[in-house]
Amino acid sequence: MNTIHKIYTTTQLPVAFCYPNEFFSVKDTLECGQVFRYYDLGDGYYGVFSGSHYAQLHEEGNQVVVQTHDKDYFFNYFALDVDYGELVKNISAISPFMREVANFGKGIRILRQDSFETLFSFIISSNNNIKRIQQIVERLCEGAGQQTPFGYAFPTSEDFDCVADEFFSTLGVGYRDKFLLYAARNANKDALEKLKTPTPTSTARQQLQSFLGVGPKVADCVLLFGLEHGDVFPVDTWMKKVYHEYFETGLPDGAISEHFCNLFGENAGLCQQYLFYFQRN
DNA sequence: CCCCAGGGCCCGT
DNA sequence: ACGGGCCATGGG
Repeated sequence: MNTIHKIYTTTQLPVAFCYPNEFFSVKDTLECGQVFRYYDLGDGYYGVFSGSHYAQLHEEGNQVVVQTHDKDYFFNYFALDVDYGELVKNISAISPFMREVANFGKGIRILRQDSFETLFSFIISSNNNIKRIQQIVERLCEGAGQQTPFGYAFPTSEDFDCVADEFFSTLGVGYRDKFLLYAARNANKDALEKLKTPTPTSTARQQLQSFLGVGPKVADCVLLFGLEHGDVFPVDTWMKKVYHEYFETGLPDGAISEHFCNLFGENAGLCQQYLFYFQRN
């Protein structure tokens, strides 16, 4: 455990709740590429989630133990009101292959993350790898976010108002600096929140793609992880491999997402996460 | 030197 | 509308 970990885990937080781990793997849920600000402690994890919400998680026996002062927030954040057993059953009925894939990744839960943070995080994610995305997001928080007892919060719109344009060129994000600058100057959380249901997914996607650096894939990730639109299928390089290895091979890349959306319907996003996890492992 | 990473932009057809 | 070149950066 390094120094940073010691600092942020010294305080014993109250156990907010426990939850069966059959359909809630802490490791798989945090490491499947939907969230970037978590830290592996060896026998658990901690993180500053969705702005400035701090929690520590570990598994004991067949239970996930969540320690935080933000009990209600994290019950919703981990979508613990959703019956993933039922979702896995439904997805398993699609095909023998999807049964295998869903069972392999059944510990994954799709998080209800902050829309503002998700937008910036996935602008950074394009043509990038998860390790470097994490490092860049961390630098963004250290440089513009508020300091809290448990680490730096993700910057708010007001925090971005206080940094110079040139700040975004100091993050090591390469050509994405101008995308982040545009989002910092034009995005606001209230407008993003209005893109949740009942706004149709297609309308919300169109709005998101008006941001620089936000194309179909990044928009789908924001819709799925930050705006609770489950009927999307983000297509990245991994999903192209999945399509050509395990499904048909006739469609151009641009048509793969719609193909899988038609196949998987309202649970397309979860199917995509299961396939992503399956392909990467 | 190469290729790849949770892609998107911009330009030609 | 579509396809290909290009784009910063770091790791393998």
